Amino acid sequence: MTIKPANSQYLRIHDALAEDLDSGRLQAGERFPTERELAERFGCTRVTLRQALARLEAEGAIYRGHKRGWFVSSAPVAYDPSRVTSFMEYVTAQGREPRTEYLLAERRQAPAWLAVRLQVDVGAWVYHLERRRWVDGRPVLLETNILTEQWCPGLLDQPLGSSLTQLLRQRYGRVQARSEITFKPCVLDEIQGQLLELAAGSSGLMLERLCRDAQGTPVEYDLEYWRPDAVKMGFEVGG
Amino acid sequence: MTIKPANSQYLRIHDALAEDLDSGRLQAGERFPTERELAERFGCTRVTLRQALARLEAEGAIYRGHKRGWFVSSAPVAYDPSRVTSFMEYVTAQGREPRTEYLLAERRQAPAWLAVRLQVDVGAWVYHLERRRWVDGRPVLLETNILTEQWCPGLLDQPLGSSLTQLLRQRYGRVQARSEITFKPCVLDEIQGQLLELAAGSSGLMLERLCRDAQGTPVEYDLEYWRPDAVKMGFEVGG
DNA sequence: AAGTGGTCTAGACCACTTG
DNA sequence: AAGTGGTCTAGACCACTTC
Repeated sequence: MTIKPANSQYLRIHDALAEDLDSGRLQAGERFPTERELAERFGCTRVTLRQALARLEAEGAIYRGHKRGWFVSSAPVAYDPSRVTSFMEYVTAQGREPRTEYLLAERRQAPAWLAVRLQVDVGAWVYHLERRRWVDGRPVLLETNILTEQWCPGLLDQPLGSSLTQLLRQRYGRVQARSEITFKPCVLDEIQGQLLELAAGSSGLMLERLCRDAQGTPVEYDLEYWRPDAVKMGFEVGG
Repeated sequence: MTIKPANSQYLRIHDALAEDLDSGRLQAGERFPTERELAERFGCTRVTLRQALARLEAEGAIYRGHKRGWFVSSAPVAYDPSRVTSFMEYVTAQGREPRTEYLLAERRQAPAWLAVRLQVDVGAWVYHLERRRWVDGRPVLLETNILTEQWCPGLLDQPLGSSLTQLLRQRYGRVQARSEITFKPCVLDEIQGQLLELAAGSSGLMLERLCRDAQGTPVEYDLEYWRPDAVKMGFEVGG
């Protein structure tokens, strides 16, 4: 088993651009030159140039705005999915500016796939919330929260402007006891891409969470889609 | 904000192939027809065909063997990074067949970046282990374990054939108390690609772990590179 | 030896964003 | 209105795998 040198043109272009990023010649948030311009600079076709860009994108160094060009990624936000602190809290704590936007807040009946997870009957009432969350003026996260009505009756009559975590704690005295989390890389579809200002087909990070109360009864099911360049997932175990 | 229909040719090809996979017309582990064959079937060029394949790959549905073609992914192994059970144990528990291969087992001096993490002096002695791990005859994980000599003196004189977790527990009476874990999508380089039988530049999942003893002293630093299609990461919180 | 995937060229058209 | 990224064509050569 020998390792080949691997010296393709697109890798050399990739490395050259990566060095521009490392050296700070290209700043976070800054727009790249156009593809045609870069292709000319490196003396290659756009196809080859885009191979190099795709690799930088996969590494999280750059991202694309749909039909708007390529941009330099900024520092990721640290996120600990095991904590119950709210998005607003932990983003602020890192000196960044969070914003939350409600896309949807409805009372719905649970379809089969959800009923299985929440251990309720098909058709049971649940609250379905969809939010888009921002850091420093850029959308980074699509979050869906589905809560059983029994857990927080009349939720939609409450003011949803502030933190959901706080609302549950203060108005309902509700604190989650345990949760199961899984995650995996995913591909963002057209809608998700538009909401996160990414090209459809970009890769993302999907996180699924099932929360239980003190008795072990499932009370909330969450689904999160993150911009992969915007977050650094980490958590602590034991203690 | 309106959502476009997005009806490009490569997406239609992607969907057609995805249906072949879902329906079971293509079985796990099976090799795809050649790119030229598929391109002819769909009446497109190889460039377009490869766009569709790249998307299926990003979704984890298929993977490529370097210069050997495209293959159907098989069911992922569930992995809980917060548990201290060994690879051999949890893979076996899922009815799959694990195998571990040592790539390297050395006594080394800590370079600066590692000394910072392990809170030791630069040049302090550590044990550096590199292993490749398999499930059902396919390589799925590259694992690096770096342990301080103080934590397990004479480690390399022990039989490394069986589980490292067990060895530490039984021979040294060592159990890790806390650990900090971070992970992110990554791009596999040439060497990693070859070892995991993937094309260089494929995406992977990187996991970093810093383990501490009961006093909070760092004792082990791990780095894991997973085939993204081979693993389903998940863990439990609270309790 | 034949065929494969990996890489690359030199164009092209379109829908969309930007000025 | 001009320019951009997104998509696509129709070829090509090479190193490698497979037979």
